[in-house]
Amino acid sequence: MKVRLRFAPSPTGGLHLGGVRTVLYNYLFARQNDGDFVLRIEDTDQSRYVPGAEEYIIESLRWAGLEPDEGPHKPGKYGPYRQSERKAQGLYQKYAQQLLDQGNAYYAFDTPEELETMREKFKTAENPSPQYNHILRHRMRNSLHLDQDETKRLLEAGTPYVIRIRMEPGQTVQFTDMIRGEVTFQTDGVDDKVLLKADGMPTYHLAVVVDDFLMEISHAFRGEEWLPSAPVHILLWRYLFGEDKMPQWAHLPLILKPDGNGKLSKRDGDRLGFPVFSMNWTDPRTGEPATGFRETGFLPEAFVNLLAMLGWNDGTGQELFTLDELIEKFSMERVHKGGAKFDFEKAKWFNHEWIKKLPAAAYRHNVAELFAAQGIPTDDAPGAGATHGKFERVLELVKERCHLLPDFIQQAGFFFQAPTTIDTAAVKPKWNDAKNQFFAELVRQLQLAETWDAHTLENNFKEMAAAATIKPGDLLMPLRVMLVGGKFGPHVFDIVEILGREETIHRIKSALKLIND
RNA sequence: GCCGCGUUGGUCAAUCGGUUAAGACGCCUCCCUUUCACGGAGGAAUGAGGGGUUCGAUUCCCCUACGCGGUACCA
Repeated sequence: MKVRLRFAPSPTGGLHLGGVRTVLYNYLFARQNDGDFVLRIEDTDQSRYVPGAEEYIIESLRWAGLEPDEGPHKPGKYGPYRQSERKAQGLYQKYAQQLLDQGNAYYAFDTPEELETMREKFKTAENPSPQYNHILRHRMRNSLHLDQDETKRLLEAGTPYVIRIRMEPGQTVQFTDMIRGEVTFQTDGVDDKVLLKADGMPTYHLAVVVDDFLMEISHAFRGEEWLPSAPVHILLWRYLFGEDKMPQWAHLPLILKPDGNGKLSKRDGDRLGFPVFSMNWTDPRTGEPATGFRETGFLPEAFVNLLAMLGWNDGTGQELFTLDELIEKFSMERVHKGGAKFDFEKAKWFNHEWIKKLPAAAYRHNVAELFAAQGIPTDDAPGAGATHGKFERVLELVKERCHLLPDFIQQAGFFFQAPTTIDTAAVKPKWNDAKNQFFAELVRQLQLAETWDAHTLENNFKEMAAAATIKPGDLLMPLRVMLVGGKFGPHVFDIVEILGREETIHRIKSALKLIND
């Protein structure tokens, strides 16, 4: 049987990094086993529909390099890939009816208000959240309690109803989780979950089982928050298709907030100053913005790499992996059971490593866009074939000091635009007439220099310093500040070389004016 | 409350009964570097608690504690 996995998000907003990691593990397992990776949109809750969210998810996966083989944007033979469209074909209704016929499900006519009343009425200190289950269902308005004629009358009168699973008490439901091993539940503790809502839409519980069956899903990986409802899904498989056809389950550990405990949420990111979503996302209804890893300046290679390591490792201590290496080495057996706290510092370290590792050509267009947004001119025109242009050379020169893509603005911007302010405070205290004369002489020498490369430029500079009996060290920092505006940047003479004669002289002259002011 | 799942340094984590309990991030010290960074050397820092099983438990079992997840006509 072919290996087929699916990622089934609900299009309700930005894609959380935990979601991307679920995608990643799905993707890796599928690729590793020559299987298919399917994107299925779980839009069964019309009240939560958010325009643009589906496109956002698809774009996020594209950016991360985790492209599905099938999905709403890439129809295959198991379509449609949106549950709202599948519902329109009557797919779920049919199976709900089968459950009804078999006695595994029943009609329930309780209104939301009645349910609320029930919960209030039976709430005790012992049991703060009463369930609609084998104990209480006979006190509610459903086809198990009402007599046949009454049920028939209500149905014919068009009374709104839901279909609930009939949980048989006293049973043990067991399954093998790929990560956790044997997991056991007693049906007594599971309530009669709604399978088909009053609007005719299936709930997740029915939809996931029916769709996994119809789409021939062989392995179902999902977040740990789904573990408590696993018995419902297993029973549904048993009633509908047979447990032998059921996919293998794996419940992934959660990604936790860095401080304290609990699931990492967008709120935590806002509070602590780091992204939680894959890309920027603005809620179309509230207008509330959220930043993404992409826009924060993460490379997709780094994003995928750091996500992979949040809950898995290959046991060798290796931490840097390409997607291909991950496909080769990933194994569900080595996925952890416990959740991992997200550490943004470590995330930045991964990105730094990837910025260093990849040739600047891999991300120069992204950086060029950042520069353009700052109004800094570069020689990097999109589509320009200048692979060894100044821009790329500069990026190579400074990349080891950039953790995030926007760091290039500070580290490389001065190569293309003279600093607007100069840190004169860094040189003024030790400034004197001898230095003034030295730099005046330096300008003259630079004008005459026959060769313009970092090495000879540096040697000449040092000879001049010796002649002027000034320690080179006392001259290097002023030169640096004149050229870049502050105490940062790569080796000074690499800067001089790239800046060129005209620009170097120009910057020294104008800086001299400011310093002597 | 009930059900389920977890628990090795501040964080990510290796170990599949016997180790001086790896490695990485971060932090600190030093070297390199006449800035920063990279690179290199070193340092501080870990098995929640209690019972078993065993010649021997971080590792296997039980209990407790703690944490998390679920307990919706949301996924």
